[in-house]
Order: sequence, then C-alpha cells, then structure tokens
Amino acid sequence: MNLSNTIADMIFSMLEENSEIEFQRNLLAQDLGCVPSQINYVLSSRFTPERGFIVESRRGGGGCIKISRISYNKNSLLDEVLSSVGNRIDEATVKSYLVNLIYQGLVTEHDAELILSATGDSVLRTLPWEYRDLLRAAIFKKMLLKSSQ
Amino acid sequence: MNLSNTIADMIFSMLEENSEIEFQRNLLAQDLGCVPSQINYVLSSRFTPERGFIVESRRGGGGCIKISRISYNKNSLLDEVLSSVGNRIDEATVKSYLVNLIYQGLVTEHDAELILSATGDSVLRTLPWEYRDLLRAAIFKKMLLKSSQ
DNA sequence: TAGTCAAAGGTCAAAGTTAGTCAAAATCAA
DNA sequence: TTGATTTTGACTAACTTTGACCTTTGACTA
Repeated sequence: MNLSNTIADMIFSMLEENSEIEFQRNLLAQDLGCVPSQINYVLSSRFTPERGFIVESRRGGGGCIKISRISYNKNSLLDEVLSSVGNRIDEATVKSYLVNLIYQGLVTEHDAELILSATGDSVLRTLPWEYRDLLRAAIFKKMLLKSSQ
Repeated sequence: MNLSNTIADMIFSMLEENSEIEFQRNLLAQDLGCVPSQINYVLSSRFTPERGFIVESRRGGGGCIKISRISYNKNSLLDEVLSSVGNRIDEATVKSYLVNLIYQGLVTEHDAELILSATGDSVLRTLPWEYRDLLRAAIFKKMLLKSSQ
C-alpha cells in the first residue's frame, strides 16, 4: 500500500471515532514520516466536498487542520449533487459522488455498482472522446433520480 | 505453448487459490521474462467480462492490477441474451428483453428500471444518432452482467 | 501602535512510479 | 499465402512523492 492510502486510512479511522477531527499538519507528517505537503495531497485528492468532507485550516502559531463531514438532509444532498453535476463529468468524480451518496444512505451499494457499470470508461470508450463526459453526466443524473425514487 | 497462454495459465491457477488476486504488472512481467504490455494483451484477450472476469487497476506509486471472477448465476438465458445482443440495439428491443428477463426472474424490476433509465432514448438523444444503438448495446450488456452478479 | 519574527499551513512544479495504448513486426494456423 | 494472433517497445496517462518557496497568523517588542 502506498503512503497516501495509509494516511487516508488513518484519517478515516480518526473520523470514525469523532465526527470532527483537528490536528497539526507538521506533527502528523512527522508521525507518518512524510513531508508535510503530502498531507495536503491526501486531503485534496481524497477528502473533497464531492465525497462529503469539509476541510478547514488556520496558519500561524497554533495553526491546525480541521476535517468534518458535511451533514445533509437527504433531499438537499440529492438536489445538491444533481445541480452541481454540470453537463460533463469524468469517471473519478462520479465515483467520488457515489462514495458519499452511499455513506449518506441515499444510494445502495448495488445501485452504485450499476451506475458505475453504465458510466464507466470501459463502456463509454466506444464513444468519441468529446461525447464521453457529456453522456456520462446525462446517464448519471438520470440513474440517480431513478435510484432514489 | 506460447507466452500468452503460459501467462494466462499462471493467472488462472492463481485465481484458483484465491478468488481475487492482485499483482504488479512490472513484477509479473519480470518474473515471466516478458515485456509489461504483454500482460495487458493477455488480460484484454482472455480475462474479459464476457468470460466472467473483472479487471481493475491503479497507476502510480503502489499501483497494481486486480482480477476477480464475476460470479453470476450461470444461466443459459442470460448467456443467450448477452451473446445475441450484437453491437447495436434499439430501445424497444431492450425493453422486450427486459420484460422476458423479469418474467424469468433473472433481473429485478428495480434493476430493469435502472437499466432502462440508462439506455433510454431520452438520455442517449444527447448523442449523434449513429452512436446511440451502439452505446445502448454496450451499456445494456455491461449492466446485465453486473445486475446478475 | 507598528514592526518584527517565528510558527504554522499552502502552492506548485519536478521527479518518480506504475499501468495503458497503439501500431509495427513476428509468428502461427488454415 | 493470407489472415489472425502474438510479441515488442516507444510513447502516453495517471497517480504519488518530494522539496523549494510563499502566505498567513499571532505573540512579543520597541
């Protein structure tokens, strides 16, 4: 397993104990034996709003990083996703949304897999480049609506 | 015996021990004394979804290839549908297949609705007409496989 | 109050590590 | 012989790791 996943797992498990965590970037980096900016990489690649996380931070003496989960009411999450997905979306972003939707109990894992199989690149690759993200967005939104019905 | 078959056999036998295996492409290629891309050739020619395999991979540091078996209830009707759907299919034909599959208890109504929402013309209309039936067939088959897993 | 300075965290681009793609060349089988 | 399959490797894409340099904050001092 690579470092980034290890760090992400550690943060996930901290978040399972407390719904909001706070830590110093440099200390965590030291514990993990990595450079501080690696923490930023992990946060920006895995703890995104699409996946339902809020990351805040403060610099300077006593500075820290705070991570919490966005708490949605169900209808507003669905609305939010549907309206924030534009005309185009890539596969990774679909996955991010689904991770969050499953966590929030809005979509079952089974449905998420069906959605992924319909919107994955392995299927859409039969399409010319310029249509892929366009169609993916259309299918994603349509299926999401149906799934949550 | 040619190299590709040797590689395939090795992977098959690994899969007999564990239903899910994970390895690094470059390491396996080194063990086998072949170029890395030969692994891809074997995977794409022999470990296809049609033959019941799922291949996933991750690039970058710590990247790897993961192979698992699709455990769909091997069913002749499903096989027949999967093989009789060609490269193209229209919406009405998808519907009639689904009616039959639901009747036979191979697909739930819920899944059928998801499949229809992903393959319906209302979504695929965003595509130039010459791609519609092509993509519909690809999505239909992919989702059927997943649904029956 | 304004200035200074150390202690945080942020940004970005280069280098590193995997895997994927594609097409030419080689080989095989009918 | 010819068409299909296999083998190779150059090039590409995705993801990770690292480090140099930048910005912000707040306590302390003049």
